[in-house]
Amino acid sequence: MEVDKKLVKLLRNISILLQIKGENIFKAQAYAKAADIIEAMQLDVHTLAKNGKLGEVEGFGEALVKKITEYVETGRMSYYDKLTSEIPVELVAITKIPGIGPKKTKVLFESLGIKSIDDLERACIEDKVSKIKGFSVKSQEIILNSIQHIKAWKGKKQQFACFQEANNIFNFLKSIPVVHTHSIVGEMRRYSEIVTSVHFLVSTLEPQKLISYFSTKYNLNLGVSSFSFQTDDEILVQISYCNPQNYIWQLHNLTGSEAYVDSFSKFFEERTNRSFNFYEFPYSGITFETEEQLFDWLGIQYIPPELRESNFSIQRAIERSIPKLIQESDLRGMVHVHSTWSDGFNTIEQMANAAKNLGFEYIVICDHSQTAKYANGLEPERVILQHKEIDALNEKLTGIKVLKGIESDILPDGSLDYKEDLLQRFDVVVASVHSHFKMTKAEMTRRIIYALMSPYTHILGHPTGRLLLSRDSYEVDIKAVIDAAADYGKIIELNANPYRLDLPWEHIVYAKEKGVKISINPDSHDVNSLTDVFYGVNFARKGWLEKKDVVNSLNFEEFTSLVKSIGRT
DNA sequence: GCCGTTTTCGGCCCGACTGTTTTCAGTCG
Repeated sequence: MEVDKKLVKLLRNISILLQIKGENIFKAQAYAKAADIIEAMQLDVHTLAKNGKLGEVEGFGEALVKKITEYVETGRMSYYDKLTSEIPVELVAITKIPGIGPKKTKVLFESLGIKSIDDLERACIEDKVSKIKGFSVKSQEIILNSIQHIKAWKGKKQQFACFQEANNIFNFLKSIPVVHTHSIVGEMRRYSEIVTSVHFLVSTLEPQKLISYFSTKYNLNLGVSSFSFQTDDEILVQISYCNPQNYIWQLHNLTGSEAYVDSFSKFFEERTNRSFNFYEFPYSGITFETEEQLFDWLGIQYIPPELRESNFSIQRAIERSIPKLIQESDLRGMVHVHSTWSDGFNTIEQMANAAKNLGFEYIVICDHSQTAKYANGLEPERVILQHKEIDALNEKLTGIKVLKGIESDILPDGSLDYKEDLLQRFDVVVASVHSHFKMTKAEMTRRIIYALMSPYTHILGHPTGRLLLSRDSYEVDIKAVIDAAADYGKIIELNANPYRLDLPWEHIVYAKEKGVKISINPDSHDVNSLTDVFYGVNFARKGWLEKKDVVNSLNFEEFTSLVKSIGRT
């Protein structure tokens, strides 16, 4: 059984509600921590609770076991019900606004009766918030601004959050007899990082029957040759249907972005002298079995779905210069993972074995550096101890090599987080910004470039700092950063964490143009998220990357000799 | 609320920035 997402959310809500209530912070954190553990360790709480084994998991004491057992047995948690009757659960959303934490949320709730984001927006517009102690006209403006951001994100999802639902729908379609063929199209097929709808195309001769299969399960909005509905997870699903003759044509047209389809239609009209029709292939009597046949018929190279985002892929297909894109099986090294030495949930040995089981040859442990105190960053003495452990592990382990890395904070002045004598002990230094996000663009750019200039830096970590649908990139001239990486021969990370996918693919394209090598890194904090690295591969394909562009597709000897050569000239 | 123990209560996540203060509480990574 998979992780009970509802329980995880409930525990996180309890944590925040307790903080709003003003309870002991460590008590509140115990709930959030329990949620983290369930997710990281993929705990099957239901089985554990039923067998009385939940209390054996570190982090679950008497109180949590009792509450979770009640939840498992009855589907409810009376403690949660009581808590939410005192404090509206909608307040949790307010604490997600930057600059507004539990304390300020409490003030808003108690002084203005604000219970939701909508209430807060209204109060700001009516200029009520600025009058409260602790707030100002300026902070009121910032809040309004953030709310607009949040509203713009509403209804959108990160790609990974839709895979499960997409899979369910795919299998449901498979079970429907009137479905001739079906495929996912649109953003999901292109592996776009943000998804507004999960879109399928179905080939059928009996659309009414298709609709009736869905209408027994969902509340449908009917359109012309399509219908849509919302799932329980608030994902918008669209189903388009067509007859078998137009299936490949529509499969192609519904997959591309607007920009792509626009340039495709122009190309099509030039090449064929017929007007482009999105839904019907303009030649009767010609049908295709596959998209490859369609591209062939047009006399251009096949364009993989991931590349049907930009308007320049058509030109490249005409020139037949679309490269063979990187694949999951090309990766050899798992770079940038955390362990229990800092804020990870698994030991180095566990991480190494898990990477080995995924078929990797080497793993680069990159725990946090000393300034990252909140993440249990390593002081110099502990770095030395960790290196001893890694040496011992390399003696013991077979089939996987462990490299000594660090994720060093880039300090505000652009310097790294240790002195030189310690920095030179690492095989790999990933340098990342974790603090002081609100610098000017010029300052931030200078700071990151300064870090790239250090002879000890190998890789720039999560280069823009974006968190999909929750935090924009910090202000930085990313092209200047990429140019600098090219000048100094440094690697840039494609952080494959599905909440990040950072570098954005448009910039990956630019990095490749500049000859900058990319490392696809999972940034994992537990064994289960090592596979996140494969989200990175999909995303790297959107950035036109080939095996040769990606440093962790090198074997162990090639990789170590590459990192040794960096900055040491 | 959990954990560990010097066994029944104290430590746990710290330090810096931010904005609103007029000396600091709240937020954040």
